[in-house]
Amino acid sequence: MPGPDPSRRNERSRRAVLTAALDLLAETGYSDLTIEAIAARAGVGKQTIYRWWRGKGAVILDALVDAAAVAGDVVLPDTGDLGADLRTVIRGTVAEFADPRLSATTRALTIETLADDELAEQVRDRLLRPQLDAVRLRLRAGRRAGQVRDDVDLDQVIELLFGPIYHRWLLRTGPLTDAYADGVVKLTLAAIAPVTASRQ
Amino acid sequence: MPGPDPSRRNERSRRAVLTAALDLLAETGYSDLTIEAIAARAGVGKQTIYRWWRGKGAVILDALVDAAAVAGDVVLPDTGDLGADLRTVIRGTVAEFADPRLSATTRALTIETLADDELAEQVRDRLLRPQLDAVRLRLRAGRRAGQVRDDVDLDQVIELLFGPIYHRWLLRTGPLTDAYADGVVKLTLAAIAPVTASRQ
Amino acid sequence: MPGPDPSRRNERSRRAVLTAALDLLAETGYSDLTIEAIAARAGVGKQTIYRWWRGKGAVILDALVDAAAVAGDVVLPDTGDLGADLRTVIRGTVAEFADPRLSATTRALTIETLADDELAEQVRDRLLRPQLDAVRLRLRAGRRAGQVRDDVDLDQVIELLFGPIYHRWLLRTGPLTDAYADGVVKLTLAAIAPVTASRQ
Amino acid sequence: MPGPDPSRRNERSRRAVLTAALDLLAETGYSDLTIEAIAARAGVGKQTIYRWWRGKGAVILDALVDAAAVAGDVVLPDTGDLGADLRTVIRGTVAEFADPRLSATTRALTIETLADDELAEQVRDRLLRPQLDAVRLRLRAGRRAGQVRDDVDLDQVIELLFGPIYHRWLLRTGPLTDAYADGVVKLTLAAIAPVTASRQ
DNA sequence: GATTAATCGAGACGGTACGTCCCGTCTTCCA
DNA sequence: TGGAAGACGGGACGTACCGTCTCGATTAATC
Repeated sequence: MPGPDPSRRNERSRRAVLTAALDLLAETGYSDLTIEAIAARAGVGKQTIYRWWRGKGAVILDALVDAAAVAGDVVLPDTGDLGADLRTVIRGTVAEFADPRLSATTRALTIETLADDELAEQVRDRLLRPQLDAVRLRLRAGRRAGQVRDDVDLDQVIELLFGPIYHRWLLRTGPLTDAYADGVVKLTLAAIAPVTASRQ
Repeated sequence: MPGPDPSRRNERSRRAVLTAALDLLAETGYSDLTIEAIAARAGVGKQTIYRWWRGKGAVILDALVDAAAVAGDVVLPDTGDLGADLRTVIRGTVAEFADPRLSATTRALTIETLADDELAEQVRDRLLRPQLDAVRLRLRAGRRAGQVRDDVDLDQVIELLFGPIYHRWLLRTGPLTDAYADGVVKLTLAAIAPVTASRQ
Repeated sequence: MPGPDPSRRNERSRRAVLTAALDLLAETGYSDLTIEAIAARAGVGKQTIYRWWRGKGAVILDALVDAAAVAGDVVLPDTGDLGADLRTVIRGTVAEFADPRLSATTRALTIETLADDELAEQVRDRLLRPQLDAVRLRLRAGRRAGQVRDDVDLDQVIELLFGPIYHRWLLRTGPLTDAYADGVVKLTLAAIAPVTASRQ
Repeated sequence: MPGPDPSRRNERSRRAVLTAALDLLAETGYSDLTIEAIAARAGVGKQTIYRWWRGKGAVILDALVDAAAVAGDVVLPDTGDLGADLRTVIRGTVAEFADPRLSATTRALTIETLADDELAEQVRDRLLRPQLDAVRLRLRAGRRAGQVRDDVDLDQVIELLFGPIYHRWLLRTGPLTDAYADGVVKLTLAAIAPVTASRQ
């Protein structure tokens, strides 16, 4: 038998674990977060966690995905003004990284991600993909509207938008503010604007 | 008394610890890198490590800074062609992140960094600053040569260059190749080029 | 929760620890007897020791009590000759203290005992009580036979028999030989004999 | 050169160490008494202690001998009544063992003594000998006065007096009171009295 | 009084064991 | 059989002291 039978899984335990994980993460920070503590808080045996998750990271990921699912789908506005729409989403992302509370969980997952390729993949696909996809969609619409050059790779543009934020967040090289978000968008727009409209 | 007297520090022990840390990191990876192992390999008491460093991260940082110091100062070429010069340095950075070997140490430090503000500060200032400064210097020269618009913040440009690499490295969203490096540089140049020369 | 559940205790581990403790004590002496060494020798985690014993002394005590239990109950001979019977048991005790091997464990326990009231209590009650009780029983029989004065406290007599041995053992004031044992018994008999039979 | 030059020894440091040792012993008990703590309290380098003493036990011994020397020589009264005189000294000894304060130091030294033959020798000869000798002297006088049988070994009598106290002190088998002291003396006297005077 | 050598306070050093924490597995007993 | 509970072997943690060694800065005896 390759693994446990998911159909017999106790939903109550699953929820208790995810809730406990999120609570502890907020309370004590990632480094003080142990499987043992999660199990104790959740009133669950350790084995129950090891049976259904690969480790700490997998639990947190599930907890976050679960929370995100509750929050609903990511949809980018399309006001016709690409710059304005991007500013909206980038400001949101920057705010998220700036918020110590939200940032703590990101930080936590990022740590696990660094040492676990499979987890990295899941974080990317299950947690971040929706937002990245939404941005790509908006960029595509912008391209159709002639606001983006034909020769740029949209995925690269996405990295141009989000990369600097990660960089600044990791290295603490400066404040994560709305003004900063706007600057990033402005530069990105400059990078992708058609020649005849290079100043926005 | 705030702490030990640095003037009485044993240089031989310091070197042994840094060397052992680097060796173990290369040999066995980050997860097998324990203070205990470093002490044993270095032939040093654990207390000697705890006396002079705040933890594993601080040891690795010192080891890397030390190694970098031996390697010498970072100087960017200035061939007059800003794009070519940036491609050189960005290709190097991308290669570093792509190399599992070199990347392991970065990975290790980043993990520590995520949970330790003081360490993050030191990594930024002692390890990365030289390269970032060198790039900023080259950009300034480019600006004087009319290759960079006056209204762009050079620090933001730096993040535009390095941020995407971090992003792709963390999320494994694509390969880290020379072609990718060139793409990043190309987009960045487009973002900062004066209006009348917005195509490279 | 006050402590661990004894019903779930692993008997194999318990035995391994006690055996290892006894072996190490015999092999390397008390100073080389560390919890760490016992754990290693027993193939047991340190926590398993700390879970069930309060420290080194408690482990040794248990080991000795266990060994004594295997050896069986202490019964003093009753040949009718009180002096002869006491000489037998006191010679045995003296020999035990004289033997560096057996004495090492006594020494070890005594050290622990000196700094730990609870342990002292247990050593007295679980390890020594049987012998002391056996002697008291024999003395009581002697009293019924008119060989012991009615006004003497038998517990004090016991101390009169064993006390000098402890004294000599602690202060190394003289050899611990059969002749010495006989001398102690002789004096003690003189102290407790009825008036009309004060010479042995 | 076999050792340090005693003529150059710093008397101030010697006194500081002995005082600190005694103070710490009273404050924290023997097991918490470390060379490091003594050195710190005395304002003395550790090496200064290791230079002049063999270890913790030697320091304490010196401290106690030093204190005893201040107290002056031990002289037993000779009122002509051997029993009364012995009761005086044994009551004093019992009181000393009963006093947690004084007993702590005895306890401490006894521990060291158990693992260190050389120290045991010194404790016996420098610290206890005076009292034992005084008792032996009084017993000899008693013998001349016809209160002690000729065939008893006076050293054995001494052990008969002090042994039970050690025994009771080590094993906590009963209270250490004046009444107990008197009982010990009474039994001892019975053991050594000439036949015609076996009841005191 | 100057010289010189040992002692001094201080504390860094290589070690060892401590007792705690948590890992991931295993065992027991309950529902 | 899944789950709660938690004992288990293992191993790193960071701390406390051990006894030795290395530093200037006093001393104290000798010149």
